[in-house]
Amino acid sequence: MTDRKTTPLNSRKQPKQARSTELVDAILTAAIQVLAREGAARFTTARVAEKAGVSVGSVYQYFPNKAAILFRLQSDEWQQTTEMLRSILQNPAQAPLQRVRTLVHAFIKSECDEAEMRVALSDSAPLYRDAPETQAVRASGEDIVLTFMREALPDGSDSTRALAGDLLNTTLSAVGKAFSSSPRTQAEIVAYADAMADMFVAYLVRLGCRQTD
Amino acid sequence: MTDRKTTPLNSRKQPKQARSTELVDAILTAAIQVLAREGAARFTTARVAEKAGVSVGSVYQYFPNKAAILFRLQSDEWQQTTEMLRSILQNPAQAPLQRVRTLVHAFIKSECDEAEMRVALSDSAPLYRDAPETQAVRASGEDIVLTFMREALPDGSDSTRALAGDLLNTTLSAVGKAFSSSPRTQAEIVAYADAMADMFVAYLVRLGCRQTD
DNA sequence: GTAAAACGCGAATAATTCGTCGTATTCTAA
DNA sequence: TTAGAATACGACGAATTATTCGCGTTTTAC
Repeated sequence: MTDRKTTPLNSRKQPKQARSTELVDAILTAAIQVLAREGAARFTTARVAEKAGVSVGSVYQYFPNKAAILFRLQSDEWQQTTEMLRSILQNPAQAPLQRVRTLVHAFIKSECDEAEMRVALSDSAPLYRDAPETQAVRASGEDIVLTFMREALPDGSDSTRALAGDLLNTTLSAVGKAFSSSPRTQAEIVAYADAMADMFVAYLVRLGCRQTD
Repeated sequence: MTDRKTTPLNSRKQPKQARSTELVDAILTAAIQVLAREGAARFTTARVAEKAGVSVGSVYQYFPNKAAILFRLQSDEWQQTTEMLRSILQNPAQAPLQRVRTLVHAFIKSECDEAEMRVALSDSAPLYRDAPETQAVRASGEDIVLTFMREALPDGSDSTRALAGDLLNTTLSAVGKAFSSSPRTQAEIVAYADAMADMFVAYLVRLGCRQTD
């Protein structure tokens, strides 16, 4: 019901020469700027092309449609976030609960950086949300969290761990999104992240997480 | 930077005769249906008018623009949610922590009801988000939560209470939104709500909430 | 050097949309 | 009954936008 037309696939053709690679980079860079400065509603292929110093036709050689550009941007964001998740949650130098604290702070901070762009990107989510490619990227993050949960909750069942992990995942990203929408001072951000970390820690402890390493 | 034009005000003129009142009702009912069935992208004044069995011109007599219709819908939702918040959090028959559990379940359930409409409504948030009227409605919910926090955390400072309340508020609505986006079974919903309630309770207990009434 | 492939262009197209305005109809009050 | 206010209509103007297509240019491979 939500997706009207069979959304075309992910990308159109790959740049093979150096100049076309640069062109695609220029498009993506320009897309970020347009998104951040103009907002989702004014994000148009024409504007992106102009900002990139490129013609509209060229844009359509490497992206099948407007949504593909936005999906690409979101995809890149997700990849960075996933990498951050992994590096923090799998860091053996910290106790599990400390990793959670680190993660919350890092995540909230990253959401508040480039806030305008992130808001605009999630504003335009309806354009790519229903695409099948979208689902795939989500999954990898869940795996990482589940792995972490196995370490943090050695006594729980896998379903408990999955639920708790899903809850943390969802809460973190949902709150992060809500948080980037309304700008706050650095101090507020830290205080808020602390509170959220406290909440997660309290929950995990109650589920039987060992408190030291 | 986000709002380009000085967004026109809230409403245009009030219906004075019976037929115009019915007309406005028809518009709002139709708007809900269009939003739920067609999604935010296909929500147009023409479609709403057609569904309502009314002409476009009539729509514009009582709503200054498309955004105003959507704002009205969102406004009504918020009012209902606020009322639910109040009735649950101020219920003296339950212990505070139990009220939190009740609230989480009720809220998640209400978010999952009419999920399509809610998703579409938040998809169209960019159209009314920057309007000054939007801020006002938010505030009343925060007051209720803060009042509850004073009762639940008698030993905390007001800033601690405000922070915790804000965290609960944000988490609840953000997660609720994320949750209505991807449909789940009734059992999953209950399990998830339980987990979220557990998380809140664990956090509040750790902040010094008394556990019994 | 040259043919073919890759690249890049941007005017033109086709569709959609918001919101207005002049006119027609219905209601109210006296 | 009737004047005027309120209400309703829907065709239309103006603007915006996504995407295509034919053609000229540059690079690559041989």
